[in-house]
Amino acid sequence: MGAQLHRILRTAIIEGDLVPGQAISEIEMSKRFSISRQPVREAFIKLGEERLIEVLPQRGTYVRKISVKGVLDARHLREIIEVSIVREVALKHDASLIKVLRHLIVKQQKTKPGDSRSFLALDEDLHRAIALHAGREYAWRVTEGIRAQMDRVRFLSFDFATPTSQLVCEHTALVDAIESGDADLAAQCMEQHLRGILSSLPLIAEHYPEHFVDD
Amino acid sequence: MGAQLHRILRTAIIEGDLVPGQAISEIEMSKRFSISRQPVREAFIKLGEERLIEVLPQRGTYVRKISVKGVLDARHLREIIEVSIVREVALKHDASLIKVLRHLIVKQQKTKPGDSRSFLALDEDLHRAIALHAGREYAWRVTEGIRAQMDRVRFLSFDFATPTSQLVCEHTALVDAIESGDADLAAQCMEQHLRGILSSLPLIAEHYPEHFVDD
DNA sequence: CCTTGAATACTTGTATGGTAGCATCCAAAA
DNA sequence: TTTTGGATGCTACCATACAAGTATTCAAGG
Repeated sequence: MGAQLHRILRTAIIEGDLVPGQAISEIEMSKRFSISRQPVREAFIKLGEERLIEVLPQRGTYVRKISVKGVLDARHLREIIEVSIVREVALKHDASLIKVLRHLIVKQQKTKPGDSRSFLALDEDLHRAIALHAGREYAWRVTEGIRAQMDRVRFLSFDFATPTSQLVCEHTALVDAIESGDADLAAQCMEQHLRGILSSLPLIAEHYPEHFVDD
Repeated sequence: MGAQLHRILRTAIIEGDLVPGQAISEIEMSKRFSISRQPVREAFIKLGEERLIEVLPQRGTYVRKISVKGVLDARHLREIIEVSIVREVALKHDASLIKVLRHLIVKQQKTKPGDSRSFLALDEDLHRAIALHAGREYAWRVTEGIRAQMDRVRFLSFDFATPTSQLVCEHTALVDAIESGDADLAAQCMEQHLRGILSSLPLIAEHYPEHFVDD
């Protein structure tokens, strides 16, 4: 129950169904899902660890507002990790991985223009496939919280952000670089790709000021 | 209460007072600390997230055995992050940081041979000072779980591990490199330093087989 | 002697009652 | 008009009781 609710609330926050700053009490959630307060409380603890909500003792629990600095820090760290990983992968010359990645890109091309959830899932699939192929499950697990912070912005910014066709191009270039075995080029592709994802962050923060905390 | 107990148990596990594989029930801990099961339970959740314990529903809770592969993965990721950070710091040429770091090294030299806790704390102080000076608080926070995994081995291996005098030398070389502004050299120093820390891991795993899980 | 099965003693998970602390509102006094 | 004090309602937090599931034990039967 608690774990289940944790996943539900987590995606609800990331996808923006629970807006930043919104108050969410244990009682409210326990009523909404017809369970007791205890599982709710335990879900809140996990969400607090992930910095998706903020629990203020005896005062209330709130969906955390997005921090521009925090998101940029997260992106920076993700860049460090995934660039390092893609360097390893480029040197392995594994044809089976290339095949999987190209298949994912095809599926990305097939997604309908409005279906952002599907595209983001396929985007994550591609990055995960690379990481796991490098044997970096541990690193991938660590990036979970990082991706959560970034995804909050991405779900908020589909109308402003880079069109998916552009992202597909970047993925293609990335896979090409991996296939060619050029680690430097692959690293450069990954770097540009990850930086471009949040290119619209300033606009978003300006357009939804109430969703962000200024720091 | 719950947060307090979490810190207590966390250090107890890292320092080896709670041995890997040991069963620790909610009731046992609630009696030992004279509190109810609920705060204990919430502390367990956090420890489970950090992979320091494993909660098996309706079966029991156990201190996680150390995974050699897991520790090496953690070290690898820490290397990626801290090497990147020390590169930034080396390019900043900040005299005040150098002063702080040298002061920490002096304090490290003054620690008594047997006082491993104090030395490890000062070791962490130095690494944290570098990270925070680079403005990488986010990255430092992410490495908390990583350091926990590594520290479990370090606390287990004081008799076998690299002598502290050697570590002090490595720290000195690292700070020298930072002061000289040579990012490549600083990165190399950090890399060697972090790899050396766990040089005795194979011996430890062989000497305490019951503390480790074979993977 | 070996196998099987039920009773028992554990475990974690959930539900609920009560407590302490904070914020708000509103009236009374300066 | 402004300030202050207290009552009220809210919150997260802790304690306790109950439920559900697992592992063990031990005795009965083949």
